[in-house]
Amino acid sequence: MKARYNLPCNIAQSLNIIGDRWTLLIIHEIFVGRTLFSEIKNALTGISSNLLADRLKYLEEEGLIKSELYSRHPPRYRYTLTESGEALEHVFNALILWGHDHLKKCYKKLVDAETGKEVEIGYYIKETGERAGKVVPVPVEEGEKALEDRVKEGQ
Amino acid sequence: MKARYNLPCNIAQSLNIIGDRWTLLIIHEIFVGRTLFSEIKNALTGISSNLLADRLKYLEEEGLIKSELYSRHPPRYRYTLTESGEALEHVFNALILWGHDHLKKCYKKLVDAETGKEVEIGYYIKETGERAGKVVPVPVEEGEKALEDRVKEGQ
DNA sequence: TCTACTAAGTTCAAAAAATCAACTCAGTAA
DNA sequence: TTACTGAGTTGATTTTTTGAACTTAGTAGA
Repeated sequence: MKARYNLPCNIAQSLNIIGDRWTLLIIHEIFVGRTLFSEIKNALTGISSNLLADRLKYLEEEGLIKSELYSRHPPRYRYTLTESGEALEHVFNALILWGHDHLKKCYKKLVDAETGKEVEIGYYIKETGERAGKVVPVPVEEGEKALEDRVKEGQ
Repeated sequence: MKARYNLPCNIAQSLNIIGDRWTLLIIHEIFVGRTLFSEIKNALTGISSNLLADRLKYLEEEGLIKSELYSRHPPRYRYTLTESGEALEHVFNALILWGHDHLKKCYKKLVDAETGKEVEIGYYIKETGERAGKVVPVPVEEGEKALEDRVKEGQ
């Protein structure tokens, strides 16, 4: 929980938040609708209470989940995802697909909700919605990200 | 390297292979063309030699990378990805995109290689190539995976 | 030839993180 | 009153990771 990658790379920085043991699985359990401490704990065979408590605290600090007090006095929380946590759906799906294609032991495949037909990942141009060909990561220039964020907020 | 998730979930099983500290970053360095031990080590500031050596060994056992001896006597290897390792590209891209949208510190965006326009992740139907709407994970029935694998091999 | 230096590790001690078991605290059920 | 549950906390033990030193074969330079 303290050792972080100090590398100028989105992947490393993302893993600093979601790369600790159990973390992504915890988020995934909340994603599929388990919101109580005990629900999450029971779903994740082998996790210990203290670790789950630590991770939930950290994820809330980082803004991936939020907790809603539904009983004070024994303080009880319901955990749900923020937009930032929900956005990990593509990461889950990428892992599910990779697992389906490359693991011996695999349990799920990914299908279109309407037709039930198997899908794979593709990339689409944000502006036009057209299908992209090859995609590549390129550096974000200094300040460009801040600008984009302002535009998104409609400022 | 020994503690594994024992859960019936593609994500957990995938993380059993690529979820250890440094592992995904190592694969990513090989993915972007660093093939020598020292190249990988230098790119990943903070990793120790023994850990890198352990991870490379494990990833080769698991079939995500292969090593080619280019000098015996001081035995020297060049590491490259197998098809299984290459297939992690979508996972890398999902993380890059999530990082771009949700981290304060972010270094890369993902663009179409031809037009340079920003892209996002979508899903398309394997059979027809059409864009899918909502996608959901569904269980793979007992034996179905084995069948699919046989079909893929053209048997 | 001798010395310095490099690549690709290995070995081992120390530090950090995760697991495990027991405990707390408030409330509920019998 | 006793037992039990949910949501944790505390502390000891075990496992992983880090960090530093060492090895081994080879290369470059003087």
